[in-house]
Parts: sequence; C-alpha cells; structure tokens
Amino acid sequence: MLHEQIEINEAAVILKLLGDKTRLTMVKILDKQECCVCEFVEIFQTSQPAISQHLRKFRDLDLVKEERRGQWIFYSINKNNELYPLIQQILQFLPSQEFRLKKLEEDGTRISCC
Amino acid sequence: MLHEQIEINEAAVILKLLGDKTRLTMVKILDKQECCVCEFVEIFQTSQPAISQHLRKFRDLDLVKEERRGQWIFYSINKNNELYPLIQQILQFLPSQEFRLKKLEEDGTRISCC
DNA sequence: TGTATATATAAGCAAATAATTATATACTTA
DNA sequence: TAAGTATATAATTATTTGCTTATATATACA
Repeated sequence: MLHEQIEINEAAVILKLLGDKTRLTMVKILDKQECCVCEFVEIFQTSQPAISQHLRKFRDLDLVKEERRGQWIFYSINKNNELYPLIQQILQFLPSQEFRLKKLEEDGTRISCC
Repeated sequence: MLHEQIEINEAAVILKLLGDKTRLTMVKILDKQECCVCEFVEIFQTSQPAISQHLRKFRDLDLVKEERRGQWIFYSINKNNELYPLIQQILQFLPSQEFRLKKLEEDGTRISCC
C-alpha cells in the first residue's frame, strides 16, 4: 500500500465535497494556478455569494490557502493537506480546465485583478 | 497522462455517489468480495430498503453486477466499468473493511445465504 | 398450494444542500 | 473622507437526499 490511509468517514466528506461539478472544476483549476473569486464568478456565470460559499467549504477543510492582495483574495490549493494526495489522484482523471482561464483572457474578462 | 479521461460532470456524479460513508464502505467491501443484500443490512444495522436503494444507485451507473442465486442476489463490483480505474484509485486510500465480514462470521450472523 | 424469506419499489417525510437576496466588511482611489 | 470594488456572511427558499413504512415480486420449501 503506497498511500497514507484515510478514514472512511473523512474520505466520504471530501468525496461529497468534490461531488459537485462546480467545486470539482474549481479544484482542478486551483491545482494548476491560483485564482480569485471574481474569476470564478466569471467562469461559472454564477453569483459571487455562491462562489464564496463553495470556497468556504474548501477553507473549512483547510483544502485551500487564501492570500489577500489589495482588494482581491487569491485562492490556491493547499498541497500540504493530508487529503491532497487523494485529491491529486482524482484530478489526474479529469481533463485540463486551463481553457477556461484562457477564454477569460481572450474575452478580456480575466478581470482587472489578475 | 496515464488514465482515460473522465468528463467533469460524469466524475462529479460518481464522486457524489461515493461521498456517503455507507456507500463508500459498500464499494470498498465489494471491491474485495461479493456480498448479498442481507449482509449489508447486518453490517450497517440499517433497513433492507435503505440498502436496496443504495445498491440501485450503483446499478443505475452500472458500477455493480448482480447475480441471483436462489433467494439471494449477490452483488459484485463491475470492473469493466469505465469509471472503475478512478474508483480503484480512491479505494487504495481506504483501510480494509474485511473486518466487517469477519465480524459477521464470528457473530454467526454471516447469514444463511453465504 | 400456502407460508416464509430475500429483495425491490413506491410514497411520504425530515434533514441537508445550494442557490438567491440582502447586508456587512475590507480595501482602493479620487 | 466618500464612493466604488471585491469578498464574506446571514437569512430565506427550493431542491435533493436518505431514511422510513408499506407493499409488491421472486424464490424456497413444507
């Protein structure tokens, strides 16, 4: 067995968290680059509170790091989290989502903040 | 990239399915041995319809195979499912649940069917 | 054939979840 | 300091989920 073991209950919590297409996409993006709230709002064409609430769930599990820079708060994935190896394995199966940020750039909507 | 890619939406569906401690434990067990409904009822100390409903979700995604033998229906994991490689990776992080069936045997409650 | 056992399904309900709307906080800049 | 922007939080609501109870189906066996 190569991995640190994760208790079933704890694993179920993280899997449920990732079992939402918005959050799963967010994590896939954050695994490659940091991102601020306004970009997620643009990418998912949803409300800012909806995004903030998804991010809070990640924060509550210490899965992301946040760093304020001026008005903006940048989120990145916390690779030190004990659950990160599991997350990383899962993300390997998912297609790159870099096109989403590329699209923002092309549209000129990769907002001021970034 | 070693794996077949899985669309984000499809991955979110399976992760949500695994994001329940009962179902996650069921899959971990089924990955090692087939099991019938009555055993799950005993293991989880829950109702038979509750177990049947969990199993139906697996069947709907073709994640399990069922085989009737007399009165009993034995479930096993469908290793041919395109999502199985992802599931297998996830299960690697989880502690063995074989003790649960061992306990049934010791208790003499590894019921008539098995 | 009648009764018992194993399983599935349907209906109803309570809890959990995810969105919305409204508001608060923090920072920037004029 | 006032106005604007980015983000968080709280309250409300709609939807989803997982359980229960009741019932149906399939098989076994006396």
